[in-house]
Amino acid sequence: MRILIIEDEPGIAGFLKEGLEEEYFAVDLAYDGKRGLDFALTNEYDLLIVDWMIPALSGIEVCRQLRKAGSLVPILFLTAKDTVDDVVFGLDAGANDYMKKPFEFEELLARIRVQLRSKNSTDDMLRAGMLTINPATHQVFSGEEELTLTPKEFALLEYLVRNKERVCTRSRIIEHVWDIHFDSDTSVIDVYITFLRRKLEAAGCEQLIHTIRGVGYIVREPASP
Amino acid sequence: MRILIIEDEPGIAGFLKEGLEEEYFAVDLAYDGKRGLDFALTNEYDLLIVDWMIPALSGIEVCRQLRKAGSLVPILFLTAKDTVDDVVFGLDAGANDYMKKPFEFEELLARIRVQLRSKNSTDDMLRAGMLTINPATHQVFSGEEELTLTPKEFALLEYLVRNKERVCTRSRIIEHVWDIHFDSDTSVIDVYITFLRRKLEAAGCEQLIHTIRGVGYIVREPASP
DNA sequence: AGGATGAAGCTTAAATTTTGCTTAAAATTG
DNA sequence: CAATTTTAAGCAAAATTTAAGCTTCATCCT
Repeated sequence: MRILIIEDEPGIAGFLKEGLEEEYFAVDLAYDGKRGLDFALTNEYDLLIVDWMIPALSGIEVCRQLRKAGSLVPILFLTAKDTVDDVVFGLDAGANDYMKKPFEFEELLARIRVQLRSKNSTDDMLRAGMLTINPATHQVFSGEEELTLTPKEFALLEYLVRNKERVCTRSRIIEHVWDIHFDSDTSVIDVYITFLRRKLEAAGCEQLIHTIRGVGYIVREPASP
Repeated sequence: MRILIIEDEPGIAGFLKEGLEEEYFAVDLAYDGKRGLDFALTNEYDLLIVDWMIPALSGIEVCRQLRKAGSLVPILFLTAKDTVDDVVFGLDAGANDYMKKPFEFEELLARIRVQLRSKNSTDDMLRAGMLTINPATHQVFSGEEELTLTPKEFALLEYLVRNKERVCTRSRIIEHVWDIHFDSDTSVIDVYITFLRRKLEAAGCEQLIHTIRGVGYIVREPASP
């Protein structure tokens, strides 16, 4: 899980980075709003931690611009401000949560877990049609039958099912599953889609992964809503 | 948007229900955890507001059981407790946010909006008439029905809707959608306008794209009833 | 006024290009 | 060495573009 921290106070920034890396997050640091926005726009993060009062571009403005650019990344605000108006303002600007300094690291961790839960829910299974995925144990079931997938196959299927009913573009897939951050004309995705479809079909799980030509793929629940 | 409040103190419950209904939410009330869980399991809510200390079944337990049953509904906790451990405990049990009593109604509203944002994320959607375009996922809906557009069709529609109520000249369209920067006497635009109109009409979305003879096209909101 | 005329736009079908699927073989990993 | 991952190439299908005939609209002329 990749986290970007945008914070100018070296003390807090360092403390956060160290603490989060101990929890096995991959942490990037930006010391002002402008650079932070650049980072956020050019990389795919799973969470942003943003201070309100930072040089070059305020936290609020970073948040607004990201939302305007269509980013849905969870944003957690840190701030010394504490009037209700400030909180409301920050949340309405596109933030997902809000913590007042000074804060307890344990509570920050809990709130980070909430934001990442939909992505990384180890408690819950992922489901789509007759498919059940247990991210904690790396097991996949089609009904009662267990599928044996290679690590890449599993990662791709997990990513698609986490984003079920939403289109996953080829570039997003390449970034999240293969961790490639530049364009390249590879056809690995196609090949792995073929692998997955073949194994799913063999287990009786058909028509789960649909192609969106020119864009990417989408996992759809077979039953209509 | 439907909200379920699980809260036993009649004062707070009434105050919340009244305030939220003023904001046009449909609010249900349950006075204990057991009945609250029943309500939540048998109806579809967009958000739950749950007090920690309620009779019959604690808020935490309601939350746990809902998550166990596979529900993903956002849950916002209310509580008088305020130690960090309690907060961490509540969030880890499956809550999405956490507010300490007493709280400001404005802040509660802001936090509710955050939880509902992903559902009705009007933020990043383009709209025109009954049409909704999500540029992030490359999806287009006419009401509830999803249209399947090719990449060029999508790009053209997106451009027109972004500029709705404004005339888009042929040369601008060719520049923006086809990236052609010199004049050429092609009739691709006409062809794609035909494609779009046909698909829109098939989805019940008529008279959206109008021709401005000798100039180009315009998307106009149909007069509302 | 009303038909003739030409330009602009619409529609359709066919030609061309792009994209995705599949397979097999090569490279990498452990 | 065996399993996994990646590359590459041929084929098929879909998307895009071109081209041609048809329709509509505005204007001009009788």
